[in-house]
Amino acid sequence: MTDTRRLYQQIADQVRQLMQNGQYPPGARLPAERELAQQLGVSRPSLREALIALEIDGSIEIRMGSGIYATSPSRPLPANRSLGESPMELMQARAVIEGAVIVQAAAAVTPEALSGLTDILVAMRREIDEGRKPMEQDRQFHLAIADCAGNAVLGAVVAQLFDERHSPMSDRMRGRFETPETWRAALNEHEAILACLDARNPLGAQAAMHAHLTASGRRWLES
Amino acid sequence: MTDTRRLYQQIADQVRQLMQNGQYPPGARLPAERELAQQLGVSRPSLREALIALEIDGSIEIRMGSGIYATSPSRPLPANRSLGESPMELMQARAVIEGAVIVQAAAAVTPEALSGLTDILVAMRREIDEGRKPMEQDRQFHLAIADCAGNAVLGAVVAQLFDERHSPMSDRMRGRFETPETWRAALNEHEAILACLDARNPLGAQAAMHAHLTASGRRWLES
DNA sequence: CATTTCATATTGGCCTGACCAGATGACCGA
DNA sequence: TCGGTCATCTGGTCAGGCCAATATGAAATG
Repeated sequence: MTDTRRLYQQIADQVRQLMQNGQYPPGARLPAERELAQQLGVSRPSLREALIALEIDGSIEIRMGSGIYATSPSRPLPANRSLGESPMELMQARAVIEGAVIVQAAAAVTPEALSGLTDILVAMRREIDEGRKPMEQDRQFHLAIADCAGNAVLGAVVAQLFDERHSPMSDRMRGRFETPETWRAALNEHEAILACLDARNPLGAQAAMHAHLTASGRRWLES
Repeated sequence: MTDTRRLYQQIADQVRQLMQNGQYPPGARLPAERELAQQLGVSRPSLREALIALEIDGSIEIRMGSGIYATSPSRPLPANRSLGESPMELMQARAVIEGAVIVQAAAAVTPEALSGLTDILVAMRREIDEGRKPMEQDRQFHLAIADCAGNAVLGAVVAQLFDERHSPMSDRMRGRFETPETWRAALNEHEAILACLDARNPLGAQAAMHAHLTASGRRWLES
């Protein structure tokens, strides 16, 4: 049956399949625009429209002068699920909720959990050093702390708020791209949080989480 | 400062602002591509890239041969979203989150808000006296407190957790129906919360909310 | 031999102009 | 008054061009 979808949607699916079947694993560079358009038998403007769709859904990263890079397969976006319109209120809500959650976590954290958090930060540092964006480790860190609280519902709420902050749509439409410097700052803040958890200091951990989310909000909203 | 974002992102924001400031309300047809491109001083391919982004995020609907139509900014929440399976964890999560939220609310509550909360409890008592279940007033009470915190995202999370606790499925699967006695107990607990808010006592309000949610969890889970 | 600098090639970004296909509205004839 | 036809408007896709950023390699210098 004829595919009645927009051409850019068809091209985007074709490119997604190239990445998902291993031809271009995460981190790999795709062929240049002109070559890819030729391979797929479409025009360059049509390919560019597809690449925009893929950029928005987080499947690729485009670097001018360098190329198009496959990224980790993104989680399917909840269909326009939104907890609110205000990014500032989102960050404030995260501060209130994750600040309360970390107090629970600090009371219940185990040596195994601390070790796991350390591993996440080691992996985060490695990603930054290699010039990549440690988006997954950032998420893991916040969720691992919520897991320490021993409550799956709290974990789900924290994940939901994190994903709201970090949806591909939210990041790219705001045009704010994290840099290695901002990731290093985030890593430092994560290490301060871990130090307080390690010291069994719930109020210190809460203050460090508040400081981290305040700074994160500033990095997100200010250009 | 120069806008370093992609041109399509800038154009998409401009179009979004046209729709949000009432110039093109939901359902209205936007100018044709060629005219819009001319108005915004960009090329048609660049405008089309922006329109793709807007189409993906649901802000517009494109009909070939007919035009570009503004849509409602957000679609309804997906039904039956669940944060987790454990009712005990749900109640604990509510205690953590609503306990943190009420501290914010206590710091910001106004005489008008206190009066509104009183009205809700008056209506709640009337419903109980007439043998009905004050489900709506219960919900209003929790959400009104969250509203006092002045953060729509917190309000959305509190609403979500409340609805999770009180979903028809949740009530029926547990076979637990509230009685006038349990509703009177809930009303007394609500009044204790309001008294602490009235006295500008954040920690007292938090403790009263914890007590209320603990008791509510017991009423819900124990047969 | 290592480092730095510069030129060139490759890359994405944005544009102009053209043609194709679907939808809509006006007009004409029955 | 209604149905059909045609012109015009709309979006869809394409070819080709030029600009700017980045990467790479060669040559020069220390």
